[in-house]
Amino acid sequence: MHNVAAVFMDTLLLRLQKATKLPLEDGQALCGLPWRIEDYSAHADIAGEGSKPGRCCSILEGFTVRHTTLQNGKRHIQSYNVPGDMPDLHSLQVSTMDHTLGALSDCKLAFVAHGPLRALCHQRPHLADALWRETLIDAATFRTATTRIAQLSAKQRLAHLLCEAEARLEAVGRIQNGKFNLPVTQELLGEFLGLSTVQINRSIQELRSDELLKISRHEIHILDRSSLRNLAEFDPLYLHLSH
Amino acid sequence: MHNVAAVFMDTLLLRLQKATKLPLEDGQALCGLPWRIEDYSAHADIAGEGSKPGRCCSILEGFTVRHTTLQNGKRHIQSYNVPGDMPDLHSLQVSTMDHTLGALSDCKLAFVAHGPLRALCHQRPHLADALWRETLIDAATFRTATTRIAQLSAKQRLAHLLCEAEARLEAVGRIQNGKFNLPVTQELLGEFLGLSTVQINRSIQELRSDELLKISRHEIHILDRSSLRNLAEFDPLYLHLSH
DNA sequence: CGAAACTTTGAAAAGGATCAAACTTTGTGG
DNA sequence: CCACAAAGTTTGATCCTTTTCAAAGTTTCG
Repeated sequence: MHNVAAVFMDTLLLRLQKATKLPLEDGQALCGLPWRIEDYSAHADIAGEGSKPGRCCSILEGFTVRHTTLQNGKRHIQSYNVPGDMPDLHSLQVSTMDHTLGALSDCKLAFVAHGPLRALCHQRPHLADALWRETLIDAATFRTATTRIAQLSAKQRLAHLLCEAEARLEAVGRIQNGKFNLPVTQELLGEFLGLSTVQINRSIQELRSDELLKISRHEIHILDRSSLRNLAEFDPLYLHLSH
Repeated sequence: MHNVAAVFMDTLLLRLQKATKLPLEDGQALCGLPWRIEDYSAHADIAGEGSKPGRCCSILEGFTVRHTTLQNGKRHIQSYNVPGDMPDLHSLQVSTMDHTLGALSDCKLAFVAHGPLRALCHQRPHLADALWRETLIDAATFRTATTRIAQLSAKQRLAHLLCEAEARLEAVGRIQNGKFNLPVTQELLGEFLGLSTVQINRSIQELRSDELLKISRHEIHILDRSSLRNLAEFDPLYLHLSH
């Protein structure tokens, strides 16, 4: 299982080395940990609310979501993660899950136990810094999500989300000719943005008729990025994609 | 300036040692850093959006807020911090501020330069873990804020915020007989919860007439905590107040 | 091919925003 | 210590965005 390193190079290491200037040896040491690759099917739970996982994962392929369910049965999706992310890295320091981590699409995940990862972080402070930084960028994304939901109109919220997804996927080489895959239904977008499915649908139609983007089942094609970003008041600073 | 330690014991160290089981020596080493105490007046900026601060702070007394301003001039408050918090600890790993940190009330803050703090974290991995954990709890608070805004009614949002404030202030000994001080105007609550001032006012009145709480200018008295928590669907798990 | 999942449409209802004005509290200078 | 201006709260009326409900299309996939 130790030769996972080659797969990582395309995703996690790409990010850590580009954005965080992680020394090569630290990256190699991280890859040298006993990772274990597992496949999860879409909609499967990876770590449930209230559980205390003993390991955390990095996404090799696919998307994950964090969500909670309210008393009225409605689900809120708090965030999503893309290849190269470590969506439950926080469990290294905060033992109990306060939300559920699930697979949005079919996923290929690489798991490592907390013990060896923590030991390596203690041994290599620059690796700890890089991973800490990753969790802080996640945090900045949550903060921005509060502003998105609190202050933007339905159409703007959707546009903002799509601008963010494009920027995050571009950073991990998942954009081809301005198109990218996002395995979401309109219901799911609603659960993420705090909007009804109907309103998502109407917002999509507006963005389409504005000729800002094309959306066909799971494929998104942004036609006019700068207008879309302008509409959404999207500024990628909070993603801290460059150091 | 080095004898700040005694003041810290009541706030930051209380939290780090209780919640994170931080070894005593690590706490002492943290206190031994060259902290510098500064007073900020209400509404003053501590670190502006786009800046690259070279230090970070711990709140000794008072409250801070993080906020951004939208194109229409509306301000969104993304989060607030209470005594014992380190509201810009993230700047240790993410250099550019993607929001503005400001003083909500008059504040007494203790600053330490990034250099010595980072060096100490590298030297004492358990301290790094404890501080990393603090930033992750902040992150959990942001995540929960997205759910609060996306899924709860105006009245519920306000109730949820007040439940959270009570729990956070209780953890740092700022509750007396169920009462606590929160230096907020109704306009500010609106900026935080994504609601108009009018709606905040009406929600307060509902909570008052339900006899769930009393609010008089800056003092909040929760009369029926369990009913309030129930109304708001508030579960303090995400604050991770105990390990 | 057919069932299930998802998208689209229309109409009505609700929650909250906005606008405008009156009222109350707070803090400051005389 | 009072007066007064500024800041903050409260109220009422109207408007608007989004939700809800219901049903008809459309796509996907076994």
